Amino acid sequence: MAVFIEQGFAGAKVVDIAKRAKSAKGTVYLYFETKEQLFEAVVRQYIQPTHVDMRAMAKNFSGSSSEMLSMILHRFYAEFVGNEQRRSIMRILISEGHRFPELTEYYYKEIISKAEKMIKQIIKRGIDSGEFRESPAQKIPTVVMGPAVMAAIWKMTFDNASKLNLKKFAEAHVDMVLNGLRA
Amino acid sequence: MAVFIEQGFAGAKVVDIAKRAKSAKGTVYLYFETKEQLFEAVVRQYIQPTHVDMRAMAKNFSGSSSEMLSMILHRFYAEFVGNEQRRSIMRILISEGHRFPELTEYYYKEIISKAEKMIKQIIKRGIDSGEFRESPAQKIPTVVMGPAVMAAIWKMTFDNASKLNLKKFAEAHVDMVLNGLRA
Amino acid sequence: MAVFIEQGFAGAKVVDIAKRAKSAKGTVYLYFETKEQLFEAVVRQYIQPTHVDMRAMAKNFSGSSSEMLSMILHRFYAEFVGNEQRRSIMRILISEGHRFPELTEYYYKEIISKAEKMIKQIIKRGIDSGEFRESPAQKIPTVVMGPAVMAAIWKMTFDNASKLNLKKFAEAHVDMVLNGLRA
Amino acid sequence: MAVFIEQGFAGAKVVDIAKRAKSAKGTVYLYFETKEQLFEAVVRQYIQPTHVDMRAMAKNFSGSSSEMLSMILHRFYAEFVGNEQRRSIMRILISEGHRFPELTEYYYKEIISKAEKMIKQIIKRGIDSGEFRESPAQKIPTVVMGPAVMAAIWKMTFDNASKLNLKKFAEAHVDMVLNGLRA
DNA sequence: CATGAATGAGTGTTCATTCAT
DNA sequence: TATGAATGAACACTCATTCAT
Repeated sequence: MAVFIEQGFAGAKVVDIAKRAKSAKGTVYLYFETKEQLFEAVVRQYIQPTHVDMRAMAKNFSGSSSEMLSMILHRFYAEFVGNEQRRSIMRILISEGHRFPELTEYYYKEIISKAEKMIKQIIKRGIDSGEFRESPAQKIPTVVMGPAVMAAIWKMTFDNASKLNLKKFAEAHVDMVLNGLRA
Repeated sequence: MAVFIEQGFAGAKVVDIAKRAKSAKGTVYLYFETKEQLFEAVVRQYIQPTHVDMRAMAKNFSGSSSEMLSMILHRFYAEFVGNEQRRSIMRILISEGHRFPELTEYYYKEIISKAEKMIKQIIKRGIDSGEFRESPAQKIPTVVMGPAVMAAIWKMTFDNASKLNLKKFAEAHVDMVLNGLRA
Repeated sequence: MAVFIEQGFAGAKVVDIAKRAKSAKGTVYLYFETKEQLFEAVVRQYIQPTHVDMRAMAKNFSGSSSEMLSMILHRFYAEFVGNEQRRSIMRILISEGHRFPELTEYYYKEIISKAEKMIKQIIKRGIDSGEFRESPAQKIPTVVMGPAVMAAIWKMTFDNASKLNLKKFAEAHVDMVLNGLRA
Repeated sequence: MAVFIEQGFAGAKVVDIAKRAKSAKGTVYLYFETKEQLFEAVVRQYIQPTHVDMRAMAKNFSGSSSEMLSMILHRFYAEFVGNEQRRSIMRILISEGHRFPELTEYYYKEIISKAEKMIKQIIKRGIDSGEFRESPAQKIPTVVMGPAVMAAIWKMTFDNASKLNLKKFAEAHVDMVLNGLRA
């Protein structure tokens, strides 16, 4: 994965991948028929672990919905946006997604759709408790995540041009979202 | 550009680029020394036209700041997020930015930093008129744009997995942002 | 010619040749059908002027045959071995002769065979006058020139490795040849 | 080597070299990084074996110095001038020496300088025994070799125009040199 | 006559993939 | 099961040659 992240799919050489895995070029082909399949398998493996944490934490929360949403978002920043490896997977999906549609579908199903559901539930919980107003965001929870996703991309792409302070960004994001949803 | 967008930098063949331009391989090398330079030149050219429109429209606006921000955002969706070519440039920068750092710097300077300034000014205008509250978003205007950027990426990456309705998304975005900033 | 000498036939670019001639690439093709023909013509032109001087001087000499041979050889060193351009033509013939057999034939006919005849005549003159002994060199006059030709090649090839002092070399050569032929 | 000799450095195609070696294009690049390096390695390999024979024979000679010089020169004709491969290496060095200066230096050090030393020693031996006179050739032994080198070049370059009889040439050469050095 | 933009055949080099060991 | 030498398709880039201006 490290090699794919650094070099992209086309730029990654099978020999280098093999070396990084402390084995020989030929050995790779015992386990994967082509570089494409290797890529798919490797990326898939790195996608799986992601969602589990986020889901677990969504249960059994007893505070207000604002607190819950705030917490979820901060967690997302800490574990996803702030994690270079996970950001990199996103970049790889953006870059190579065209060639590997099943991969993006998988990522959507395993990660994004679950995050969407979670946000949706929290918003619903907030509306039910009178804490949040009715808003189009209920149906399109992705808007709520938007700035975080943008931050992840920013870190990988424009950070050289203009450093993004993740802590302050997260605070501004949460501030805006909570005020935006508040009843 | 079309070829680079479809195939990425590594995947794009110089012959194909030449054919698309209705000329021969060798002709490309009359104008660009290497594929890298061709790429830079082509991408740079596609970046330039973008910002002008957005900036012009920021002047001479007489309505409320909410209306102004709403309009700006909707414009952004119409002209940027909804425009496949411009989205594609973003994807290319995300994918190949590593290799071409001057390109992302250029993009930041020409496009993003200007958008940031514009948003900042509108928020300030709103605060000055008592329409918007003081909020961390003043200093980090990018959060305001976040969902739109995410939508652009979504369109290129996850639209197959789950179609994003740009109109409704934009509405949800504007709704949340305006409520989030309101005094 | 300069370009062919510096770069060899394959390495010489037609554009560069044209530039050196202060004209444009296309112009070359008004006068020569191919690079090969250009090469032949150019080399041929540089061959012609050479022999005339040497021949003229062979006539009307009134000294001893030793003096005459000595003079001829020193002339050869001065005008041929010591002249970078003429040396270079030799190198080019050695390098590219395979490809251009008519060229080497021409060179042989115009330059070498005449030099051979001249040497032969001097040796005969010396034998007739009792100055030189009968020797196989009469029939193979080229042995007499040998060291000079070698010096020419040395200058172009091994001079970096070990500088050859042309004056002393010529003296040693003449000394050996005159003693070798003396009756 | 065969391909380089036939086509020169620029004209030799890596594919052809590979084919001649009964392997595939790519295989060449397992052992040599570039065509240049391949060339250097190949030529170097062909240079090495040469000098050993000549040197060995220089020891333990009991005849006169004339006989010794005669023998050495005839050997040189038999093993060097008469050997197409060794001649070819010389031609290649003359042709491509410019590009590969280390190669000509190597050739000088391994072959020529050793031949020079040998000739010098024989001349000294002859002078010491009163067989040879003092002459500038002592300091510039290369003049003694000159005709042989010329013959080698002739064979490769002008033999089509005028066949050179190596046996007679060698005899004329030895005859002239021995008489030229004799006391 | 002169030009130089356009062409595309040709070549060095890379790298995914195979396979004998 | 693991290796890495061998392969050759593929591609960036060059340059002799053409031809419209």
